[in-house]
Amino acid sequence: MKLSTRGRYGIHAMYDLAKYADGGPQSIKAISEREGIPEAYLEQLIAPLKRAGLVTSTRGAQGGYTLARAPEEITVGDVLRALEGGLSLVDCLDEEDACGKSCACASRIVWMKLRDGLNAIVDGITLRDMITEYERQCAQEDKTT
Amino acid sequence: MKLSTRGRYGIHAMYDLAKYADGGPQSIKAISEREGIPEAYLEQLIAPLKRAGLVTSTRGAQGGYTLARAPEEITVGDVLRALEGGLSLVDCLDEEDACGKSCACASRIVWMKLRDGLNAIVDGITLRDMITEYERQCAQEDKTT
DNA sequence: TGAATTCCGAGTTATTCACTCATGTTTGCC
DNA sequence: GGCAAACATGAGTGAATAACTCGGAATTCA
Repeated sequence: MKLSTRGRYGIHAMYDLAKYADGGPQSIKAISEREGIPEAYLEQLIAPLKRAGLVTSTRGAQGGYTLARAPEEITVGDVLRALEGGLSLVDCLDEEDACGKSCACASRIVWMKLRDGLNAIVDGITLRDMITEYERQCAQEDKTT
Repeated sequence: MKLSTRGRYGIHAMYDLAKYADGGPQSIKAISEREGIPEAYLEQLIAPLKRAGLVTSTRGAQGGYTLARAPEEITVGDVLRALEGGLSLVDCLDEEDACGKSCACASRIVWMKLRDGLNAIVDGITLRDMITEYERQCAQEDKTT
């Protein structure tokens, strides 16, 4: 019931890209150093994000990655679904007929409620929200210097 | 991001106990056969449920397990928390200071919202709800015989 | 041209999951 | 009393998955 590092690192990386959205393409190296993500591993995580159309890449020297849309138009759900592959907590919702009969299982109702509820939550948080809420809650620490 | 079999089997088992709540103690063997759970494994899963005070056991011949409370007073959340050990999707919420600074992480806000939202969902579903909703949605299948 | 960077696929290691097994203890029933 | 049906517990195991690593090719800028 834990999120894998894929999801966690993914959110961190996307948040990082959101913060540096105006600074031109950000290299894997820069992101991984700032966020403390193993460089070679981050490379693997960003591929699905690109496939999902959440980031765009520019190759070659001075290249890197940029958000494909504005931070307010990318949700935490977009990122997690790209990396974790669907937020259903149980396989029997994705596969057809994974456990015999479709309606013959009372638990199914529970899993569906969980899935829908989870999706609603993560789709309600954008990268922009993360930035603004973080500043609102923790800004005093930066100001006291 | 998947629920483990512990959680899934646990819900099945508890739902089973709720259905047979008036039939005296149910043995591991009976539950495992009805729900398709490996007998020796179920034994391991029911231990934490007992520790959490959700079921009571009677030893010896003709013994077994019974719900400790009425089905309407046991939530899916109770069961999942007992078996999955806390529904936070990320360790940094449980441990103190798992990632350095507590407030220095914008993702933390996300994880907290997820945890709280998830808990609200699972605590809103009781075993009784499972029974009644299942009957409401799937009863016609039984009636057409 | 050469350095910086993305891209791609395969390989590796450590951990966790999903069980099994062996053994002991308690209790009802004949 | 004694046997069989249950719970109780802790250790062990095989397979799967997670979390990386590595090597090398393709691309682009200066």
